[in-house]
Amino acid sequence: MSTRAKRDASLTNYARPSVAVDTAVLTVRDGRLCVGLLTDERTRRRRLPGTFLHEGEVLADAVRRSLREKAGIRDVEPAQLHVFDALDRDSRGWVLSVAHMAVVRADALGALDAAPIADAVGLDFDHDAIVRFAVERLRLDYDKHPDPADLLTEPFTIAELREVHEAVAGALLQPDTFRRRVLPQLLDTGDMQRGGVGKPAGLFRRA
Amino acid sequence: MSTRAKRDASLTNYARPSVAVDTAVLTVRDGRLCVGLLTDERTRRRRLPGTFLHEGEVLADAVRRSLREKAGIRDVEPAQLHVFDALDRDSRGWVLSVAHMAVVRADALGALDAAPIADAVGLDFDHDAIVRFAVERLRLDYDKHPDPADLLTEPFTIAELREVHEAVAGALLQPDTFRRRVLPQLLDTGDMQRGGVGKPAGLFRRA
DNA sequence: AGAATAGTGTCTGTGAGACAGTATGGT
DNA sequence: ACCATACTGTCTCACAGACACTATTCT
Repeated sequence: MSTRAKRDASLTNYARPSVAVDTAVLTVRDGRLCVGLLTDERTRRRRLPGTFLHEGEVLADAVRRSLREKAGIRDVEPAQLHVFDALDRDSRGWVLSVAHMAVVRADALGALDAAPIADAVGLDFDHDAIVRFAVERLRLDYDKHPDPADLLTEPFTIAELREVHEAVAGALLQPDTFRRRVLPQLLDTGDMQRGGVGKPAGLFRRA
Repeated sequence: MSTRAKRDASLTNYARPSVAVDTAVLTVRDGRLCVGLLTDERTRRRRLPGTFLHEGEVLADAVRRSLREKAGIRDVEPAQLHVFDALDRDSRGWVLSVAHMAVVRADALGALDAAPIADAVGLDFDHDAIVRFAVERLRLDYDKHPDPADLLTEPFTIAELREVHEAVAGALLQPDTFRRRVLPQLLDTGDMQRGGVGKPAGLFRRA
């Protein structure tokens, strides 16, 4: 028996939990931060999209597969949040869930129902906690960078950027303070937005 | 067949990776931030203490068990950092590693060898990355709170607290600025440290 | 001209950073 | 008296927050 085969055999002694991924898909719709939910036809209970990890698959790919198959969502960059490991979290057995977050534009939620963050409570499993983790992470991200999740199409105005930040933060922001804070982190295209009412706004890109 | 049994059976269809925990045990020794390492007798390679998750065990308990059995360390509060899931990260097979951090006082490292952070490179598996995650997390923690990991015995002076922060940050801090920053987060005991040279320092507790 | 929105001038408060001074113990 | 350490006064700088003002377009 080769050393490699011996080592492989030694691993079989260890218990193997099922490993799942569950993903809070966040977006901004109508000025509000929303999360994408699935509703079970039988139980009417709401939950986040998820799946079991397949053999030879990394977590981020399992997240992408679950979003593609269950909601038709493509081209996301999942971010890992936390492992939920309570022994009784899934009545089907011993299942670890690796919570993830993904951020998409409002028109890319696919088959998921958008629920404003405040309404996304009472979800199945420990999915309420996953949503809280995701929102906290997204707020930290947007505190540091202008648009880390690419929610805006370039070029954009500072007012458009501010509306995204207001949705993420769940609060109104001072236009002048916000402008001064993000301006050093943006590239000025020199172009102006045309066609609207009022003074035309400058158009910017991510730095 | 009961619904419960049906569901249990359905879980058996899914691949189950082995799940391990690996823990960066951090401490401050001689004014430097150190991590506790094990050295493999055969290969002389250094690594973090870890173990495989046992059936019916939660991750934090697996971390506690591994530290108790491999190093004699007790009474730690593990913090979860990240799941490492590269398919080729462990030559023995498909193993997910849930990286953790634990912080202990300098005299509580047990059988682990303390290596200053800067020297803890070239470790086995992806343990270099785990150390980086742990150091980053600890620095964020100490930026926000005076002594979140209980490294000091109460009561303590502000100079003692500053020395811990300097070790964690890996940089010298201005005594006056540091004092003013942490003072509102501490409880003044009213007592003074006696016996040393110079003006006696005030003694404080965590708020 | 007036409405609407973009952008700026400026004041205030807060807090980090730094330097120099004062305070209070030991030897 | 002197040293060592603790603590404070104070200046500067940067930046958030807020208010009022100016600027530029469309109708």
